[in-house]
Amino acid sequence: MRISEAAARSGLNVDTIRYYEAEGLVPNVVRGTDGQRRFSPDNVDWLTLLYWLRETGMPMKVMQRFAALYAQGDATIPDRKSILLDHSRLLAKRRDDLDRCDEILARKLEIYEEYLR
Amino acid sequence: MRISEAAARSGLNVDTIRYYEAEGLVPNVVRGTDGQRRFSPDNVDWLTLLYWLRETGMPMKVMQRFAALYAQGDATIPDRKSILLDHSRLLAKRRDDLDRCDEILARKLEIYEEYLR
DNA sequence: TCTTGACCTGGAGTTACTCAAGGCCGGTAT
DNA sequence: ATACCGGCCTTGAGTAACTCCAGGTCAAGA
Repeated sequence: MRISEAAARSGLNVDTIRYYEAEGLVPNVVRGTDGQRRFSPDNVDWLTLLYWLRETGMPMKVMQRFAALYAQGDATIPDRKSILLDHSRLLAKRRDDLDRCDEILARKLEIYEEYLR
Repeated sequence: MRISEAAARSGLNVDTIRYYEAEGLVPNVVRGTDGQRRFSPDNVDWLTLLYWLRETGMPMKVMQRFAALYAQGDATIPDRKSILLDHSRLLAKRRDDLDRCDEILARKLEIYEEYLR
């Protein structure tokens, strides 16, 4: 499929996809005879993963490392696994942050209510 | 108190505090006779709020608006309230994102386990 | 044939910091 | 008294991760 469809499916925008590819975050993107990128379903799965990793705060350098490991084949699965596990721990920390922030917002809003009464 | 202590208490780093002040995000920061910033406990509370808003993804423009409203007095409390309520909804969305990402990671990790077996 | 739409590259612009250079000032050690 | 030191100051450059734009190519439809 073309880049616009890959963008629509993955959640990333077209510029970001091109940027990610240039930075080595997207392996195995082929070109048609017209020089345009063609995305396989696997490409789209990969982009979708990148979308969610980004959305939850993984830095590009880590994604870069992850993509490089992927390119080296199955022998790197333990390393990739530990990257994802690390990220999973980060998600837990983010959830705590959201809870903390919720508390603070609740306190502020309560104070506002008092003023408004 | 001095800027380094305000940084330690709020979670923001000193450069960020100076930057935020220059951008109008921090009202009522006074200077001592030596020209250095002096932070009151209220200043620190404000910075702490900014820290958590930033940490949970509020864009600077919104914080700017929030600070400007604050500077205009109690009449703007309803507006400020709605900014915080909007942000609270964003927190809920972020929590959903974290859950989605967790699922995706779990699936990937499961696949890795199969390879490793 | 002419135009339209989706794609391409290269480069500039944006956001939100973060770091570094160079300088001032108040307090301590000699 | 003076030399030094840490912490502060401003200004400006650098960075991350996009995002947008200009100018150009190409295939397909009217």
